[in-house]
Amino acid sequence: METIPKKNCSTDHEEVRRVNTVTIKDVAAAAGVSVGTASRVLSGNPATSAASRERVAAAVERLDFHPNAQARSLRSTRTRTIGLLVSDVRNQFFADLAHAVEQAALEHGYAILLGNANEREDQQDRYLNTLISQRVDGIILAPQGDGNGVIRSLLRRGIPTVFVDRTVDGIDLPSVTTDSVHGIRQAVAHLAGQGHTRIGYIAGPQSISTGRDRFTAYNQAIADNRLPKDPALVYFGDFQAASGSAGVRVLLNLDQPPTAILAADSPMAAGAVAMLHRMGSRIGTDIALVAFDDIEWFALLQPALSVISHSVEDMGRAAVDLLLQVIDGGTPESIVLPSELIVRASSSTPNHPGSVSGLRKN
Amino acid sequence: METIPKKNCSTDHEEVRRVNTVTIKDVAAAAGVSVGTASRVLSGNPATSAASRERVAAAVERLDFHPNAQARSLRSTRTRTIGLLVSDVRNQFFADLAHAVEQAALEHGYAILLGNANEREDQQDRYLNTLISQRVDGIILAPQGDGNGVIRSLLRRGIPTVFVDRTVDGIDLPSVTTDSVHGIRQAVAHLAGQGHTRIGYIAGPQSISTGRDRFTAYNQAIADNRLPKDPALVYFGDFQAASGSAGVRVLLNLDQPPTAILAADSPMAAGAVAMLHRMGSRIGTDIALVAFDDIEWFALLQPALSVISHSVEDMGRAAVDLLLQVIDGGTPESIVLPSELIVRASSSTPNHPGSVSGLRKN
DNA sequence: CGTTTCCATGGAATCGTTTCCACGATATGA
DNA sequence: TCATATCGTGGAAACGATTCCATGGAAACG
Repeated sequence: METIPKKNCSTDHEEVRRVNTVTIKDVAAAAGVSVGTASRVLSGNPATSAASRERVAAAVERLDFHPNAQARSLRSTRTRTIGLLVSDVRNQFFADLAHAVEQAALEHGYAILLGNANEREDQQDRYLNTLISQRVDGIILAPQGDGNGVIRSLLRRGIPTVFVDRTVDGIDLPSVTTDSVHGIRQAVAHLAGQGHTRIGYIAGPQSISTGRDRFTAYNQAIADNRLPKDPALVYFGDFQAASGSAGVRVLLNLDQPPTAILAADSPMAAGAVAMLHRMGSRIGTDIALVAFDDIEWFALLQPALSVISHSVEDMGRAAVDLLLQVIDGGTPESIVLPSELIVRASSSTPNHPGSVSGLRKN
Repeated sequence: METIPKKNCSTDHEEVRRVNTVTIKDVAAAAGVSVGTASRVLSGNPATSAASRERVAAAVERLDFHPNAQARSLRSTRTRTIGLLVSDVRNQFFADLAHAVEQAALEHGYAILLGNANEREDQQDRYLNTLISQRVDGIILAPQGDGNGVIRSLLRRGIPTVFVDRTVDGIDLPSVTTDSVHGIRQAVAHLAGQGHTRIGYIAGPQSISTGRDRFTAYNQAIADNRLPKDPALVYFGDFQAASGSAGVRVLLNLDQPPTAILAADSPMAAGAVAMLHRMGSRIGTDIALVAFDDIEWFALLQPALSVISHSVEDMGRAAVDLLLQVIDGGTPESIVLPSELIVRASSSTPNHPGSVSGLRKN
């Protein structure tokens, strides 16, 4: 009974479901070595002879052996897997980020478990629990919420985690973020230079660090440029497209509507564009528009959109670098990447001809 | 020695790295039951008393226990994980697809391992090997190549796999695809109705099923509309943006350039738009443009782009449905989703005023 | 030639679950 | 009242790798 392993019990008989469960034991047998030796060869342990290396390699090839990652990491407590949790891959920014992270991780032999929080904390927490159960080696997180949910569990368990794009107040973890201040200051100065005095702002949610940071930067820049501060010029959106549209509608219906609008992320900017079209307001002529986040589509619009650009590629790579350092027991410094205004046609027509110190379109 | 488990050996002593490795054994002890009982409670096995259910639940809560997915699936041979392999998440279509798949999978308790093949077969094969090692319960694959790589291994091993968006000739797996024929026929008929006789086509790679299908549909539609067949009007791209730009450049430099262009996917259409702008050709006036794939950005362009639309949401959900059926041992039929032309301004200006049977812009 | 060192090796314990099996208690039937 | 079915339970054997430990043989040294 026990001498014949159950693998052989279904020869060609009925169907071949779940056949081919080749284990390291089979490889060892085929190579004529012990499982210990086979394991050492497979994991590149130098304590192996050329002979057994060769024979094991041949057996692996012949049997099409793929080591069981579960068993491997159960014993070794490493999964070679990292979790990436973003708010929505449909947001081009996060898609680009996911791609960058995934490629960087791949280079280091890590696979990515991807999750979408859909800008909701409960979904984030649900995913984090999954990642904990999966025993990922580390987590790259664009966080939601105030850090009172499962994020605390991560800390308590000492699971290597880094924040990307966003941070959470009161949670001290390495992060890769963008310095919004410089880009937004440039944008406001640029618009002011074009003669705009009423610059509307479609803000992100104040529960998210980037939403707060960019709003603060906007207020600061308004003050620095000695522009009148008018709370009515600010619309609070949720970083999603529909709220960009809503923001435009509200702002344009003001008694004194803005002559320029700055949107705090790309989906809201897209929503804004859609609504401006629908309302018949010509971008770059009737109203100037600048978006935070640089995604390729903005350059294709007519007129092309001015943007505050930051390198999502760098952000992804840096996040992986940081995480790997944490996994190796380090405590790396957080990284702040720069942002930079790119002026295009959507904002380069002066508002009041005559009051201008001109910046040119590119 | 053996009576005190090693967890307790580092009390508050030095540092708390990798503390809190709570196992089901700890839960069982805390609840005063055996590990068997604890396991049954956790997995919802009905053979448990209300009393132990209660006590175990309390212990789980108190110890913040997260079952080790590795150990669990090592024993049970189920990982509750499915692999999704697309060619590039930065492509909005695949980002939308990934989101749909991920949400549908989540509803069924599955997590997603995401991979980017970057339109390259070697990266696809590399990822497939990872997925095999991870023992994912199933794979949703937008395949590359001719099916002679690792895809064969999937079949041999009987790993539940479905194709999405694309298929591979000679590999008989359930799939969810789009019927390109209808949409493309509509598009060509529409353009012909506008008076266009020279309709350029920026094709996808013929190594990919969607590239072939759509090209065939284009040829068929050209013939059906009794338009002159001119091989020079076809440019073969690679489904990426740069090749869309290249295609436009080539087509517009013909002795007899086309008056309308159909692009076989959205990145190439984006590239085409960029190049048309650069060459000063006004879309919707100088040249008509229609894109396969409906992504929200196309509606924001001025003029808005006519598209051949298909529901990526449906595609994602259907793929998950199919895969779950395969995992349950079924052999579901493949699904073909419809495509539909949406006419917008980019194609609704008649080419030769006077020859028209008018379709109106919406 | 004997002793030590070194190195590759085989065997066994282990990781944290699930699942099988046997058992004792209780409820049910005759 | 005794036999039988039912049910929850504890204990132990898997699952497939890694890793520790002891060992045997070859090489190196005296």
